[in-house]
Amino acid sequence: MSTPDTKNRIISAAETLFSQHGFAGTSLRNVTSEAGVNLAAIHYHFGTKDALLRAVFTRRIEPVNQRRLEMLDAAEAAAGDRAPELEAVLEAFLSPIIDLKRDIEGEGIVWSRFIGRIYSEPTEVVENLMREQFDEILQRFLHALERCLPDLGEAEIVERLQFTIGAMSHALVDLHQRLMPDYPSATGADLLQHLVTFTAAAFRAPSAYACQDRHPERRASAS
Amino acid sequence: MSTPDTKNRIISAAETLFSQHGFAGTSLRNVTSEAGVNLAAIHYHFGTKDALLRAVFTRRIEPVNQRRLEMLDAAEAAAGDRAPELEAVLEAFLSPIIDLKRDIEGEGIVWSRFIGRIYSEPTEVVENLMREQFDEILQRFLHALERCLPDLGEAEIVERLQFTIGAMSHALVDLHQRLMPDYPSATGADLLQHLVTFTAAAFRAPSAYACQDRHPERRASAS
DNA sequence: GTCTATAACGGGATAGAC
DNA sequence: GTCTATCCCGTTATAGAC
Repeated sequence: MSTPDTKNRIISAAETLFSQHGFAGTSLRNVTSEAGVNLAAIHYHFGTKDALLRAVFTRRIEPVNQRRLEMLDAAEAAAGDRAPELEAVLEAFLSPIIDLKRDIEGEGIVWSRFIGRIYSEPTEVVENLMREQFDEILQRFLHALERCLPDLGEAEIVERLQFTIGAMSHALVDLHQRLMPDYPSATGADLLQHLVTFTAAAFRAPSAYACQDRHPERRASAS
Repeated sequence: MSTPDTKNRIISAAETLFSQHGFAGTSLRNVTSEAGVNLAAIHYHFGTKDALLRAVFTRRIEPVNQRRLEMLDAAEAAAGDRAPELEAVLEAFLSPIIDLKRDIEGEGIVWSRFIGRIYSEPTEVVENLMREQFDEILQRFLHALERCLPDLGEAEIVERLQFTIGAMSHALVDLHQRLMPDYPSATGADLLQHLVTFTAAAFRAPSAYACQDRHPERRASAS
């Protein structure tokens, strides 16, 4: 404990750089510069680069997932015996991760870019991390969504949840902001509300599995 | 023209590797192995690694964007003076890029992973590529969507289009498949139809900008 | 726990023969 | 247009002093 927590300084620096340049695009030497520590310190505290990634990821995701489950519990409790409100379930899933952007002042933008990136880096390390951290979450939310949407099959709910995750992670990366600076992108509570509105309406769309043919008029010429 | 198109073999090999390991995670030497060519051949044909990325990206995206505009033209023509059908506009945007997965047999899966990755790698090169290739597309589709959805402001349409792009690119990366192998993910025409159903319903949600307070009942205790 | 020094290797880029 | 050989730098990881 001589310096004020070298380990956390390293994690924060890595978080910043991973979010900006990706995992493969960041060298440990970049991290040492950013953190103001020595190269060997990283190996002492983490051992390998992969382990550092794990530390960066879990430090943030664990409280997020805990909060997700709390909010889901609350939504289910509020509904009593009935199915929970769809908006409340989606908010339980989306809110904790979006809130980070505001809660951790300064580092929020960094983290959200990082998490967005993670979702599209199918490295083996990342894959294992995701499985470890999301299995329980996914099962719990899947079950809740099935109760909200009795007309949809499980497979379709899984698919729509994936679309939701995609919209969320893309919003977190916020490439949009850099491509179209003239349209400022919403953040925090606004972003959450917009995402919930968007995805709730989408989840409530009639099953696309049931009616395979969206264009019956095209068959008019036949038979 | 001695070997059957060294240049294209290099591009294809790079596409495969970029999609699997990302841009920073792929070395030119990896590309030479995969393509069965020499290291110097890459520098001869492309000059730099960045230029190779440009070549990989544009080879596929240019036909996609051309087809997008064709389909949008068709949708607008079919509607005459009226606003084009929302589903048709979304299909024009999503279909060409999803079709690649089927059209380029074998390489389709590779490409879709690549494009999904691109969307979350805010490298400077990638950013410039996106701007070059998407500016016209975005303007055209924005205009069409504004006609479809007169109750939504421009900023909100931009935001919802970003959510759509996120859902699409995440579906293309298909991390889902690797995390939850027990729920097979839809592809090709099925994926397209599901995405169109999902996003069309979402676009038609009432404006989230207008009604900031989604929980009026919470104010019941007051006043 | 933190440093310096270095091992052992792979990276992109280039020169020049053919 | 394609090769070999090489430059020079950055990479992760480790050994060992303090």
